[in-house]
Amino acid sequence: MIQNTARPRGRPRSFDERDALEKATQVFWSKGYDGVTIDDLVAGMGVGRPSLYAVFGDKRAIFLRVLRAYAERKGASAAKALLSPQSLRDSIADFLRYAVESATQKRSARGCLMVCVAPLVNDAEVQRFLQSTVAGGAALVERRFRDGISAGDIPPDFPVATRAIQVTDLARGLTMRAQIGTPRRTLLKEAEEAAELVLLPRRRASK
Amino acid sequence: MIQNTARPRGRPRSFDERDALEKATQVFWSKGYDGVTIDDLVAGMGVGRPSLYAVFGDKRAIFLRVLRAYAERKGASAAKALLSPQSLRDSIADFLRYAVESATQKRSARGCLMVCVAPLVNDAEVQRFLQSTVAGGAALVERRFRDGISAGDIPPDFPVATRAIQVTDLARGLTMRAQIGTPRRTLLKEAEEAAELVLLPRRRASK
DNA sequence: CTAATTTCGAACTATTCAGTTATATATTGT
DNA sequence: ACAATATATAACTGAATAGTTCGAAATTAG
Repeated sequence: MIQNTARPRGRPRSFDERDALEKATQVFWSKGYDGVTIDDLVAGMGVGRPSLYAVFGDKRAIFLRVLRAYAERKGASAAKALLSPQSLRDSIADFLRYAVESATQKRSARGCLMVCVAPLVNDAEVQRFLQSTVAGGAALVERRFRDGISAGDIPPDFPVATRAIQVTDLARGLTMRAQIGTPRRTLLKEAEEAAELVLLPRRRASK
Repeated sequence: MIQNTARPRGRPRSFDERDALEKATQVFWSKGYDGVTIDDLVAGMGVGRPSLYAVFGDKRAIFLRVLRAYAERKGASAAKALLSPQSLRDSIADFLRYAVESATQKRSARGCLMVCVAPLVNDAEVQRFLQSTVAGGAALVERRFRDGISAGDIPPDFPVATRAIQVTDLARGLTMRAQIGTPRRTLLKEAEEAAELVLLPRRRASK
């Protein structure tokens, strides 16, 4: 019962669709969007040109699929870091540390597809997708802050929405500096300092 | 005495070098680096192809000149916002507001050359330049914080270096969201909230 | 084994682009 | 006016690129 869908009729494909998309991610990551040619994708994905067009479409379509798959993976990891059972402070610090770690792991592909590559793509659909992803990230952090209020880790008047946006902005700042070569160790330290910053209680209304 | 340098010999140029570079800035800003062709620059700068190569060099050379001029202008504006005589809080808020305003002024060229375009350029010299610019920005903010300590606006143990980096990271986060279309009004509000955040006093060592 | 179906590999086409060259034009110096 | 110099205009060249076409290869259905 391992193949409930009968094998299709003609010659079988010589590539795996998911695997090819994964490889395409690396290609876009290391060369940017405009810098990638179809030949780069053909070489990097291990898919012949005609098959590539037939199965995936043109460069823009491939990039959109890559971006969606990437966002899903990254979002899941971020959610895991954020929502696993631990102190609020560790959650936020993990979230920021994860951003740094994933942005510094490969020398040939620093940064983040969604932070460093996609914003430059001049395409309405890509832009819409980014907006919703950015909003989704902030919403996730905000939820964690609210749980923190329930647990008594932060005061009930903690500005959850504002601080959530600030967390994601700080993450983007760290990611961008990862891209231009700031070393991981430095950024990890700063990630912890950022977590400390956003957990500071609001200033008491004085004067 | 308006031309102490005698007019050069041959046919006079039909373009102004500074002006052409300014136009080139717009071209790179709106199309990214890889997205720009020499023809784009010829059209946008109002300089014929051979003159363009003779006077400015190739695309990379033009971009480097554009980037340096842009960084100088922007750095001067940022320094002005930051170091003009006003309260520390207004200084930091102005710095962040300026980042937002300059990143949202043109529909066709949102974001910032140094935040949104240059990091993607795969070039060692560009990267070095960015690193020094990033460091310079943080140093400027740090200096302002130190002045704030002298003036008694913030406590002497205020972590000036850490907070300075955080200010610039937040500015980059705001700029990036400007690029993907977050409205100016929203970002200006968040700039003020960010200024408030980074001025919060350090948590008293408890526990 | 044969026909039908799907993919693969390689070559092809039209376009775009970077950088150069050739010729015409505008200006200074004498 | 004429030589010398520097820029402008337009056309050229070779390379890279996107997308397509066509025959060969691999597989299933009967």
